[in-house]
Amino acid sequence: MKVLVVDDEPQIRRALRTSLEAHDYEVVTVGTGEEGVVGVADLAPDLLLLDLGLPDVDGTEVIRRVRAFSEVPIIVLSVREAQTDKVAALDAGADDYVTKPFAMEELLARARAALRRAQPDEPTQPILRFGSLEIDLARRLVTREGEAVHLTPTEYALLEALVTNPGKLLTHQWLLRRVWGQGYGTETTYLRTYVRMLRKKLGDDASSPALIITEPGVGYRWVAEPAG
Amino acid sequence: MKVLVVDDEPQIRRALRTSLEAHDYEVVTVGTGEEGVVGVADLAPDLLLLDLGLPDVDGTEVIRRVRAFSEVPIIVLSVREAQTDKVAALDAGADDYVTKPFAMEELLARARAALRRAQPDEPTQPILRFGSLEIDLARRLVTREGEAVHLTPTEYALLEALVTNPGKLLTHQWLLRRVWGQGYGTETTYLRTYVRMLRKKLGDDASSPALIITEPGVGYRWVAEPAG
DNA sequence: GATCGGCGTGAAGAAGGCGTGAAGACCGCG
DNA sequence: CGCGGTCTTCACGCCTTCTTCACGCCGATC
Repeated sequence: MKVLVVDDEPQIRRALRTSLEAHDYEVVTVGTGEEGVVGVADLAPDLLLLDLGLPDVDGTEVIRRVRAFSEVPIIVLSVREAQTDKVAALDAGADDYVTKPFAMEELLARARAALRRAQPDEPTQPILRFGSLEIDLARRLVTREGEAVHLTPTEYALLEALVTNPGKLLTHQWLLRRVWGQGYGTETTYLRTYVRMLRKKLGDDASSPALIITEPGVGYRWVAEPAG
Repeated sequence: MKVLVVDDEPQIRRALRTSLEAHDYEVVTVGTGEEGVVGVADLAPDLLLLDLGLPDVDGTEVIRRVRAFSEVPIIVLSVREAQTDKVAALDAGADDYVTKPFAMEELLARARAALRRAQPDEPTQPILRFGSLEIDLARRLVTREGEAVHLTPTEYALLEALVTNPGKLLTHQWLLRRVWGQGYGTETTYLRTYVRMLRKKLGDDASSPALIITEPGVGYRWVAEPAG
């Protein structure tokens, strides 16, 4: 999650950066409204934290200009407690308004709330289609010609490893480590067994594979692209 | 625009009703959390104003229960200024948090902001049907062939977790954390016991399940779609 | 054309997870 | 203090899943 912080006070910028990065947000900070508007356009952040008291442009004007082209959640940070400022900022298009000094915990919670709301139109992992085969990574569901295909944990882990690297040649060792764990790397009989089960359940033929391609002596490869 | 106000203090209800109706909102007021949850299901309001200090149910619990079936914007009104309360409410699914006493102008602006970004998506059905089984998420009521099915709190929590994620494979750890709390994750015997009770009470068969599907070694899955 | 290594196939034993039944612990309530 | 409901825990068959082995086939190599 990328956050753009717009504030002219360096110590506030630093404090926000520290706290946000500690919670695994990617943080970019700028000091002027002009940079803020351009930053939203260039960086396409997931969240905008905006100080109202900027030296160059009025805060509500920044909100208006951002809203002209972006739906990014905006949380306003301001020392001004006056109702008119809050109303103006919110009506200009801000999503939330927090007065300084603020508790970092609360700001983070409000940021989570704002990001959560913005989620729905975020494209969740699409359903992959290969002919009549459908693989829903989010639901962990595989169907073939409409019928659910039951896969064991190991089978699914192997399928996931293959499907998430389409077209790429995956070596025996790489696959073994990914599916079975770091301690493995030479047990190619495991691979043969489970590749076989996968091909059987997915309706693939080893002699003329349409899904899992054997690369003799090296590894396996999933077909290039989701087709049909 | 329809607004549901949940507050146990009559004078607050009256004040909110007056101000909101002056701004052309349609207002319904109730005094308890239970009525609030049911009201969201029955009235499908565009906005929920919720007091945290209700006599019957804890405020965050009301939020959680509403969020089980509705995406309606929720603005919390509360006398509690503690950060933990704010964080808990926001993380439970609230959209905004306003401390009493509040300025009506600000609340109206926050309401406008909440309504503006609300997704105009289809109202989620509060009553789910699976054959002769009916699950009313708002009233926490489960009926089977017209007969009420009594579920213990834990049983209902597990059912809710499953039903609100149809078709998705929910891992043992995910379910344990959701139903029993953060400290859990390995107690699969709990799951086995309660899944068994649920299947028994809902009339499902473990060997050929129509509702709760076992994914050996991974977790459980509720059937894909409400049918019948 | 013979040898050899790697792969696909089939199958079987071992290990672990699941469903089941039940019993004890805990808790709120009268 | 007793009681009913609920939660937690245990032991026991059964079945899925994992692991392992043997064999035949094919292409590569010499």
